[in-house]
Amino acid sequence: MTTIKDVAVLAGVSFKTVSRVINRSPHVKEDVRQRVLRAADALEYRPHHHARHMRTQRSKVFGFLSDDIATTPFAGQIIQGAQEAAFRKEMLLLTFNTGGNAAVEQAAVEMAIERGVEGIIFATMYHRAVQVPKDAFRLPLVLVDCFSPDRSVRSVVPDEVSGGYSATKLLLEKGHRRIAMINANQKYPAAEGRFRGYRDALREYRLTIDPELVRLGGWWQDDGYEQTMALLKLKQIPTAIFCASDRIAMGAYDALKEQGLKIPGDMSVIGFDNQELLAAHSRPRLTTISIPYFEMGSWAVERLTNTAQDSDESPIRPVALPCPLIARSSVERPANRKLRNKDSAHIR
Amino acid sequence: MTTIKDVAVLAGVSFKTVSRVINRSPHVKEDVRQRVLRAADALEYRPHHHARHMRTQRSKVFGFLSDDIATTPFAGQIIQGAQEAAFRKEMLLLTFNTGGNAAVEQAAVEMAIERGVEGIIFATMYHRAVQVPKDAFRLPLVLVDCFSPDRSVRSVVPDEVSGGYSATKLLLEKGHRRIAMINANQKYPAAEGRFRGYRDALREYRLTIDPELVRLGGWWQDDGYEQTMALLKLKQIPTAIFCASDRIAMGAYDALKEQGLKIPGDMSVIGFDNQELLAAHSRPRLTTISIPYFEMGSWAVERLTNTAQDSDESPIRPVALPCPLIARSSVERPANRKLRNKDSAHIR
DNA sequence: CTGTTAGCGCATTCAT
DNA sequence: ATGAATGCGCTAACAG
Repeated sequence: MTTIKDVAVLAGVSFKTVSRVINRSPHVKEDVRQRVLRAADALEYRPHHHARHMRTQRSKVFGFLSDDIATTPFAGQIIQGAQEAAFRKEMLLLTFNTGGNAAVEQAAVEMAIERGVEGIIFATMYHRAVQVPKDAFRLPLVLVDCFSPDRSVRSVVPDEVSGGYSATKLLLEKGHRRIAMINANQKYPAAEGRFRGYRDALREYRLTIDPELVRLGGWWQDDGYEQTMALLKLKQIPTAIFCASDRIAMGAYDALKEQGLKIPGDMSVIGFDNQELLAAHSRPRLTTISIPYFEMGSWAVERLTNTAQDSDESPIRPVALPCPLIARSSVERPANRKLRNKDSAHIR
Repeated sequence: MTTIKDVAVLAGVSFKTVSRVINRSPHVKEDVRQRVLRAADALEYRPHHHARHMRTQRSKVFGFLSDDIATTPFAGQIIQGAQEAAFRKEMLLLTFNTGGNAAVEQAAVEMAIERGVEGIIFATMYHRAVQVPKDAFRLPLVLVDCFSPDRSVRSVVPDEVSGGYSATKLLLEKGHRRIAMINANQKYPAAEGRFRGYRDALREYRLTIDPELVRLGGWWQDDGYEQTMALLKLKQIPTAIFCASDRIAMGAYDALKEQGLKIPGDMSVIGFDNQELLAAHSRPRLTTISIPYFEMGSWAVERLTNTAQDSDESPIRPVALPCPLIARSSVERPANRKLRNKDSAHIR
């Protein structure tokens, strides 16, 4: 291990001068500075960050706790967003995967604090309410893709409502009037918000919601398949389906194709999530709504590095980041206007 | 910030005694120990890890560099495996996402070293050769899902060959004899290894490879679709397809269904990767080969915490971890034996 | 069993 | 503009 003292000896100055050079103090003569720099280079000197931390009380590290990064493809984007934002500020991320286990979460927070992290980012893999380990409150804290029920913690979430609104609005603008929504159980903030967006858009067009057209179930392909099948048995089938997830949309694809319907010719489909693996590689490519995971990650870091913004407002409202529309090939104007009328063709 | 000195004052002992208690030294009287513990508890004392690190020279942190964790659903599993293994040893992971950029990689290694990491894990998101940033060699180093071309670094990779072998063998055991393989370009170690497994299994059954049945392309759904279509135009179509990725298999599904073929009734399909999102939720569920990402992650940490195993062997052979078969519903014995003969039904 | 002294690598006084 | 002393919180040696 080579220290500033070694560099000082080689450069023929006191070790304090080396310290000044390292910390870019302006009070060092240029030639001395060069000499020190060359010595440091020759010795492959690296500052010892922990020693520095002891003096400055700044560890330049954030703790990043997530409940489950393995089973979901989303997590990585949050981490990457946070990571890149941190890197720009010369900060690092200490990551913890808690598996949603409260005891592990508590232990993780303690380990993070022992390491002197300057703040904690707590991220979940789907939008939900969380119970934050109490020790975490001792530090600057930001929640990502989740919120505390009592609104006592700063948090950033996707704007589900405007996402649902954009999706439905697109369908409306294309000329669809009979639009189904396959949603998950409304106990999820995501499902609830996306539905409100759907409702708002329909209202704007002075359309009433047909309860037959709103299907509730789970988030997965199977749910999409089943609900689409049910939709196709209706007397008057819709011309477009807004699916609350890309997975649901994939199930809808299967059902539609199986019944010989063309997408988007016979039925337009729009998803939600913009899961690369599904949406960007399906036949046809799925038009969908993107969730700003990356942006939420970087927002969290920005917010943590900028405590100046902190105020005493209470309760703290979660910040909702926009969910942009990703236009691909599964939405088109309704082909046969007859289909929208009461003498529509029955399937099967 | 409360230190051991504060605790010492409250407990009425010297601060060194507190240090002993914290470090579980056996040379402390029980009642004193209790007193110290209670004082520490009352003060919510937390050891300052970096201060400790300065004395012990042990940071209890590993650096985890990965090229791209956002765009792939696999990464998380490696991190989680590494993370959990580290946690068990009271170690933490400092994660870096380099985007595959060499300059960033270099910077990340330097930052990790400055933080005194005790070792570096370098993971890639698909099996390939890598150029390791040279400073990384200064520390214990393990490569995950990649290897250095000159075999100078310890590494762990999936056993692609045995994976390809298991997949093909399953098909063979079910009675298939005309088995196609849709593979990616053989410049990828994964593609090359999986093909060798395919070849080995066929050889074992004294079957020769029909070049018509081996299709090369990319890893994606579109590739699977195209190649399957080509396969279906053959005079003698196969009864089963081994796809080098689940994504390819999904494309094959689309093509097969579009042509009115039932899976697995008319055609058995087996994938590779075991991507939850695809394989576990397709219709029918996809039988596939799992890649031991989680295991590779924990293996890396185990290896790093156990330098005793280090020897001077050179070159170092990458350790290949097994790829288990995940049986689901897309493989069956061939229904119509006639299909395997030369007067097979032509599609279209 | 317990306390004292020293020093890890660095930065912050305060000198010069 | 540069240097000497001091201490961040902790543990390793050595005393007692």
